[in-house]
This record gives sequence, C-alpha cells and structure tokens, in this order.
Amino acid sequence: MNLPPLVQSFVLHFGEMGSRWGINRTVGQIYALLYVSPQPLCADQIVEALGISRSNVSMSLRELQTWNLVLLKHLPNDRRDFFTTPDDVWQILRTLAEERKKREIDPTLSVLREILMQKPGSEDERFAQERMAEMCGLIERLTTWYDDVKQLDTDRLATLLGLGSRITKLLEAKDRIVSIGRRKPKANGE
Amino acid sequence: MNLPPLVQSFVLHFGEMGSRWGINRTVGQIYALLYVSPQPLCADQIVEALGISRSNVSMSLRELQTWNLVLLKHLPNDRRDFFTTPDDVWQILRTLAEERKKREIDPTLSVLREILMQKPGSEDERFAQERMAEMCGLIERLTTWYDDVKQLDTDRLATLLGLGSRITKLLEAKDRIVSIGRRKPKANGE
DNA sequence: TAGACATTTCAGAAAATTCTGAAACTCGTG
DNA sequence: CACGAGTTTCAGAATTTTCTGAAATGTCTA
Repeated sequence: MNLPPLVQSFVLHFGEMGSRWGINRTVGQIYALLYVSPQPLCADQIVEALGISRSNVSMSLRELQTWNLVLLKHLPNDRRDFFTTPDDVWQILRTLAEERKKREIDPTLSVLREILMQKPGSEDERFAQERMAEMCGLIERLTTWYDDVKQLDTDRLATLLGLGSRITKLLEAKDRIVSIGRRKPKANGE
Repeated sequence: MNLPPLVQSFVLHFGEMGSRWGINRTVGQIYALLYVSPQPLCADQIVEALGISRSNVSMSLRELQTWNLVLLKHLPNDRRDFFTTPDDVWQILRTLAEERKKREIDPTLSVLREILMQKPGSEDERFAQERMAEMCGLIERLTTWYDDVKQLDTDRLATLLGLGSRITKLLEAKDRIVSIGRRKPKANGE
C-alpha cells in the first residue's frame, strides 16, 4: 500500500472497522479510498493503491454495488469501469440507512410477524409471543418513523436534527395553544 | 436444541442474524432465549436449551454483559448466576443504541478528528481532508442529535416518533407564528 | 483446609470467511 | 472470427473467528 499518510490512516481505519460494520476489510478499504479520491478510480488503480489481488477488488466492488454505495463512471474511449462515491454525504447517509434497514431489520420484522401469526401451544409460548409482540411493536414504530422522516428533503432534515430535543418545547407550546384554542377559539396567547 | 417451536424459530433467527448485527451466532441465540424466557436462566439451562458447550455459554454471557444487554439475578440459597434481559423494550433500545454508537461510531469520529488536525502534505491530501471534514461534520450532527434525544423520557420519545415528519408541519406553523409575532407583537393568529 | 459446586480460561480443533491465481467469459475491433 | 483489453468466476489456500474440553480458579460450607 502506497498512499499519502493521511489517506492511508483513513483507509486502514475503515478496513479495521469493516467487521463491526458488517462489511469486510477490503470492502471497507476500497470504499474509504474511493470516498477521498478526487477522481474516480478503476480496478487496477485500486489494486495498486491497496496492494490486493485483482479478483478481490472485483468482488469487493460488486459488494459495494449491491449496497448502492458506489457509482460507476465511464470515460470516453476507455472501456474500463471507473468508480466513485456520491458527493453528497447526506445522500450517502440515506443509502446506508436504507441498506442497513433492509439487511438488519426487515428480515427480523418478517420473522416476528410470521411467528406472531401462529397459535401458541403452551403457556411458555404464549409468554414468548407476548415478548415478541413488544419487540415487533417497537420495531414497527421505529421503521414507520424512519419511512416518514426519510421523505424529508435535506434542509428540513438538517433543521430537525439541529433542534434535537428542543423539539419537545415546541410540542408543549403546541399543546398549550391547542388547549387554549379549545377553551376560547381564536383567543390570543396565555 | 429442544425448545417450543415458536421459541426455536426466534432463537435460530437471532443466531443467523448475529453476524449482520456484529455479534456471533451463539451470543444472538442466548440473547433471544433470555429475551423470551418467563424466568431468568442459569448457564446450564442455556447449555441444555441450545445444545452448546458450557464454556461457549460462559464466554457468550460475558460478551452480553459487556454490551449491558443482560441482567444478573440471584436466587436465595443458590450460588448459581441467573440471567435475564430488561423487561422494557425501550430500555433495551437505548442500551443497544448506546453500545453500537460506542463500538461503531466513536472510534471513527476520533480517527477523523485526529486526521483533521494534521497538515495536508499535498493537494490530494487537502482534498481528502475536505471530504473527511464533511463526513466528520455529518457524524457530529447525528451524534449531537442522538445525545440530545436520548435524554428524553420514553413518553416524549414515543410522541416524537409518532409524529414523524408531521413535525415539520409544526415547525412551519411555528415559523409563521414567530414571524407574525415580529410584525405585530401579541397579535392573535392568521 | 478439604470438598462440593460453580465459573472462567485457554490451547487447539472446527468452521466460516476472506483472498488469490488461473481460467473463463464479454465485447468491441481489425 | 481471432484478438486484445477488460471483467468475473471459482476452487482451493490463507486467515480469522468460533467453539470445545480439560484444567484452573473461585468461593462457600463443614
């Protein structure tokens, strides 16, 4: 591996974190490299930069494509594939969230729903189903919220993030306004 | 493995998902089993239920303890350790979020900050740093929001989730009120 | 302090994952 | 259609992770 030191630290870190993120070392390194590269890179440049086999690069790029985390570019008069990541980090975040949900949440949700359809054959099964129903309910709440929030454009999303829990102040204010409204429609505040 | 069918499906699913969630099969299975068990279980009961070695159970329980995902209980006149999961799924969610952040986000944030302190030695490094700064900025926004929101009590959190993106309607309403307020202080709405 | 009971540790076996090189395949071009 | 530039596939090697049994450790009781 022969990269500028700052880039190398970043690439190696992504490689190490890979396993915690559910991707492997090479996939992590390639993603990191593409993310910080000023230009799209082709497979051989990645081989060169990371010192890994051509076939490994090919398989890892395929993996990144199934995650929708890389973009394929072509240069005129060049048959090679060049790869980049999207410029917009918010877009990357959305993709990541979507793909992780698909892989880490959705399968569990469907297993839970399926189990909850069945009739418990014993008291222990009845209890287990109750617990699974709680889990299922929570996951449904979270995914409903997610499906809703992901529709927001980035500006609104950023605003919402920036507000954080101060949003509850606003909710309380709303509750006051609404309850006043109910008492004396169209009255002014307090 | 000798479990009621519904419990078995759940346990096996958690085992399979383990690798996607950054834990291993056994850890996943044990967690699932404890989650749906009406009573706390001791290590030997887990060995019995899952058909795995005593030492594997011991190591996996230790792993679950480092995640703060299990509770240790003791019965009177019994030296054995009994394990359960917390009853409250919201509490479980909080723990999970906290531990995943600690393992999956925090290390990257500190690497990014460290790299961003250094002086770029080339144009490519300057560009890479700029990209890393974008990533760092986004992660900081997200973690700030998270640190803020996790303080909320469960009721408020649930309310907020339930609102989803309708929250933006509220924000727009607030903006209108505030701007009206600026034009004519203490006036009533629209 | 011996013994019964329980848990932990750890070296190596077993299993799973990752990585490689060689061969196969694709596709535009002469 | 044969060639060359490029990509993909895949069997097996290398590596990493997980799991086990045996031994060590801990701790309460008599």
